[in-house]
Amino acid sequence: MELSERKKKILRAVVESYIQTAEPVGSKALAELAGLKVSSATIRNDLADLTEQGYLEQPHTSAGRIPSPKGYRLYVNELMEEQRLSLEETKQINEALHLKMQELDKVIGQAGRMVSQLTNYPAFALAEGSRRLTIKRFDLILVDSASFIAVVMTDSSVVKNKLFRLPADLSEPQLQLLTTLLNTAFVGKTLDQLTPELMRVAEHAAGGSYGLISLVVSFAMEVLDALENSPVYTAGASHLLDHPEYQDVGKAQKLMSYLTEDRSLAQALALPALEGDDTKILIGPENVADELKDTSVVLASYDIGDGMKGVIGVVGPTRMDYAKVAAKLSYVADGLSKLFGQPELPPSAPEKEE
Amino acid sequence: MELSERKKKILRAVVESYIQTAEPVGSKALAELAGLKVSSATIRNDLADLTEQGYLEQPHTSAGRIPSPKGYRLYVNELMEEQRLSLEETKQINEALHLKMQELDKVIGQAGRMVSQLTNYPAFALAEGSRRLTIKRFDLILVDSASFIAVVMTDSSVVKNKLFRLPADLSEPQLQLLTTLLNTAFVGKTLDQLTPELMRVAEHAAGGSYGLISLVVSFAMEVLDALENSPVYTAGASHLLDHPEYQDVGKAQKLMSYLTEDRSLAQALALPALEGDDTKILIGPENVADELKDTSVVLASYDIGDGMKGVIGVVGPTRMDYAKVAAKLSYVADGLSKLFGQPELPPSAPEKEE
DNA sequence: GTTTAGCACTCACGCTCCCTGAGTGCTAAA
DNA sequence: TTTAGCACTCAGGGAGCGTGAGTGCTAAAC
Repeated sequence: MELSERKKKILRAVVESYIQTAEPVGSKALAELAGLKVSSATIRNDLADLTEQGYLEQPHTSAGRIPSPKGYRLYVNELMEEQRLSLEETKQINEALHLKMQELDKVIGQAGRMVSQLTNYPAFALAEGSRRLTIKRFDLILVDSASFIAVVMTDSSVVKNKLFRLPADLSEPQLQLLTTLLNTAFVGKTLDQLTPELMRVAEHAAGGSYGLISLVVSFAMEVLDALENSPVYTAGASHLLDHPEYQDVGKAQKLMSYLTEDRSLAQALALPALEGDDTKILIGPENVADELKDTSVVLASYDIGDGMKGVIGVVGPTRMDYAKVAAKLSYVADGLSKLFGQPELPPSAPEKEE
Repeated sequence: MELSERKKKILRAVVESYIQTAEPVGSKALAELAGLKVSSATIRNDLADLTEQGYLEQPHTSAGRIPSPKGYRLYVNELMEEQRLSLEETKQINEALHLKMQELDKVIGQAGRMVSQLTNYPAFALAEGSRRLTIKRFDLILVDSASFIAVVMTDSSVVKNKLFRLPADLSEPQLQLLTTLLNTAFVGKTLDQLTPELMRVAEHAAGGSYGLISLVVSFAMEVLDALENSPVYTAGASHLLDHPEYQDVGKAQKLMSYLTEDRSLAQALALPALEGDDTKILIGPENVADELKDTSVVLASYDIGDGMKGVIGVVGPTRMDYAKVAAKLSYVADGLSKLFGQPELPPSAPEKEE
């Protein structure tokens, strides 16, 4: 059954007032607040209906109403107005987006911290590849006769390196040979194609070179593994305590440790975002994880390029300023997409063309 | 004035009981608890003396005594017995110490997380170089005609790389030239010796190569800067809420945001450790930062090698199990020192000598 | 001089009781 | 269908009170 216009107006007013004050809203307050020209008694009747239909809840008989998850859902779907960010807000975000382009994981972590700061809620960030990665090329750099640097580059254009120190001597030609071998045998293989047998064969071809092949390939595997299973970064957990719903230390404690410790589980919470494209809002019981049953999550995803997607999100009480948070989040996500889209030649030093 | 044996025993009993229970300790409880063969009345007299001398405090007239910072200090200096870790505990730590050798900053962050988990207090970790770093060598790897990888290695043997994409063509000989130039002009220079003039000169020598020199050197400077001013990693802030002294959300909130946000200030808190060698304990007002006035900090430092030192520490209420925490911390620090001391050939793959 | 027993005193904590006021649901009139 | 009126409910806050742990002091015992 479709709600009447007035009831929608009332529901919306309840939600917005409750978001602001965290106090149950009464009929009298609503009569004055919303542009309704009816008396509090009328509103009371409507409130009773809305409560019966499950959109509102009553903490106790003699208190006002608060929105139920169902109420929030309706609000988010139909009643909420897209929040436009103020000039100041966009400026603030734009400034924050001027992050130094560093290694991918650092940037992701920074994005999380930024979002947390912008919204005053705990935030998390993660990246996920939609496909299996492979190594595109290997390079070995001789440092001195007892050490060399291995540089590997994935097909997603991430480059990682590691310094190896050896117990024995090493020469340039040897290294050349190894490089060639690596580049023939191990390029273009996904993580589980890099089998021990493959290594043994290559090792054999290399002759007696102290298992260097395995050493470098193990490193490459670590790199692939780290990229494919990159962790979830969380930031600003302490912001939880800003909000009255977490004055109860026990509650705060539970949620907080879920957010900061349980990294593997935290991943579950972002999966929904990887399907759709734009901003997603998950309200209370809509979350799969039990720990988030009275918590809401707002998610936005962005494009990293090379088949990778990033997700940033914010966690907070169901009484959350969805409009504002969603607006900020999607603005940030857009910004990040653009950032990753542009070529690597950084804006920091293009003016060197004298 | 030196305290009598009995008074010391009493003080110690008060501290240890309070550390366990977080409840003020009364004379009767003490009479039974400590191996003192005197009555509660006698103890009351001693307690009164200890209170007068500032070692103990009384929350209110009809409550027992709790240790003052001065009392904790005496306890830590003279009365505390070195805690020996149980077999299980050392085993647990040893297992945790098997961290994958990754990039330095990752390892440091992990160490912090580990310590927090071991002690159930928030922990932080940082690294600090005692000297100015320089770049030891540059390598450029041509990927294709429009991109190359720059690899820089510092004199502390840290290697970093970055992929550059270019708007224009590039050839192997060009790159060779650039490499030589970089290795002659910019090696061995500290951050502030890498002046714009130096770059301009080198740029000139390189001819028209799109400011590539500056690009790479800027990257090198970023690397040096990041290493010299590496951030403070904090972990497990939510553990604060485990302890009754932070049931007051306001307090917890304050300290927590100090720990997690205010990274620059958090550095101040670790400086003391960089002077001495072994474990350091800072009790309440001994801390410089105002936010830590009723908080204690336990610090341990370890050797990273190449002139770098690491510090790990733990933050908690003054009622902290100093003996245990200090023992764990110094055990971990020792472990880390050893870990960094050993050659890079990792223990993970030495068995490849078929 | 030190230790002990005894005793009066203090005061946080938890309990109940009570009042207040916001907010409700219902009824009857407009 | 809306409104005014009214009785009812109930959380929250304050006052008052009893309890008990713990104290300081005094006077006797060692």
